[in-house]
Amino acid sequence: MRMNEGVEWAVHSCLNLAWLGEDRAVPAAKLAAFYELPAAYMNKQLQALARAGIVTSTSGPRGGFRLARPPEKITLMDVVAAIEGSEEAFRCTEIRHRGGSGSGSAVSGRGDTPCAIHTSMRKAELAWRRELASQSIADIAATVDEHSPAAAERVRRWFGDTRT
Amino acid sequence: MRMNEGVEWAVHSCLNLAWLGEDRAVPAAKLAAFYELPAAYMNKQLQALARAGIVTSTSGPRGGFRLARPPEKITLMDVVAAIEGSEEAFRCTEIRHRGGSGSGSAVSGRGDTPCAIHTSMRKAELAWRRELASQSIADIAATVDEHSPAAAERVRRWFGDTRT
DNA sequence: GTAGCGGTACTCGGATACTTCCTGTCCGAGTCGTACTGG
DNA sequence: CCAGTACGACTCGGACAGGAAGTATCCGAGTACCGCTAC
Repeated sequence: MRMNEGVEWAVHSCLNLAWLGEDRAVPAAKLAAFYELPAAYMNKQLQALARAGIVTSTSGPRGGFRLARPPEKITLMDVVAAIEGSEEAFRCTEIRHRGGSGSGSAVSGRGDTPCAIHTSMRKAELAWRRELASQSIADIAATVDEHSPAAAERVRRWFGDTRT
Repeated sequence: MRMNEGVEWAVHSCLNLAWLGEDRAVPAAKLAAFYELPAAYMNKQLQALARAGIVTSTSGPRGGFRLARPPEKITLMDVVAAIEGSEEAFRCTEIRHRGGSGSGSAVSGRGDTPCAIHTSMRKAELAWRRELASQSIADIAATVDEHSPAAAERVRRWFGDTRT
């Protein structure tokens, strides 16, 4: 069960966009260059964020991406859902209703009762989602500022530079 | 982020093994036939459970798999870890240390400070793991017995039958 | 000098290859039960 | 009748294909800026 690598890129980019403010747009190529990542693939991740309404995109010169709303309103759950999709990791295929097991193997006598395994898995996954939803981009930015106060300024300086 | 389908099979099989008791071994082919699943692939999942010490395997006639310990001692976390592996879903590749970002982009000034994103992701994942670890096979079996008391007996009857 | 216009460069967005992992299958090694043979 | 032995069948275990999803890339559509030209 591996999470897409793009999630890491997306969260980092959201942090950078948060530090740069919402008054300027940053091209995908620049966000990628900051970490020496493939620009086209970074663009793909940002497109997913745009589709999810987390960032807004503008074309043409001086275009790029910027946060669609304040960092306090963007949770990790939002970003993960944008890249990974909203479906559950555990997919209950209802095998209990197949085969010689008749209609009741591990969980139910009739089709009505929910699959106990599915319920347990969902419970765990909800705990995960709840934890992700409780942390915003602003929270992470605050943590970083606390541990290394120069980080935000360093980002602003690097992106302020016109080279590459 | 999709979980392996084998997890569902493994948990269902653990439930069945729990109902059948630990005094008899059940072949992979029979566990698979119960749900009309491919026997060889089911065998693969059971092998993983065996490597993790959740079930024990015996070869030859009358052989098969049985639970290695009481269902109360087997958690969902154990099963998921056996099939999926123990590594985290979110893989921090430390992109913050690459590229023009120098050595401190989103998280740290030096290599010492932990990646804040990684920390947040891990926190969520730990919540997930904790929830999985809190539920045992016995718990699920109890839930099923509550909702459809006939399930256990039906399983015992089907597996007791020599056909297929 | 100013307004209008065309060209150019830049950006996103989706369509297209390549790699990795999950899914599914196959065959060989080992083991137990059984039947046969000999005493 | 009983013990020993050889055979056969059954099961796990790991090695081997096929397919879906993630990863990476490229090219076209659209847009804003800039310079030029005409008034």
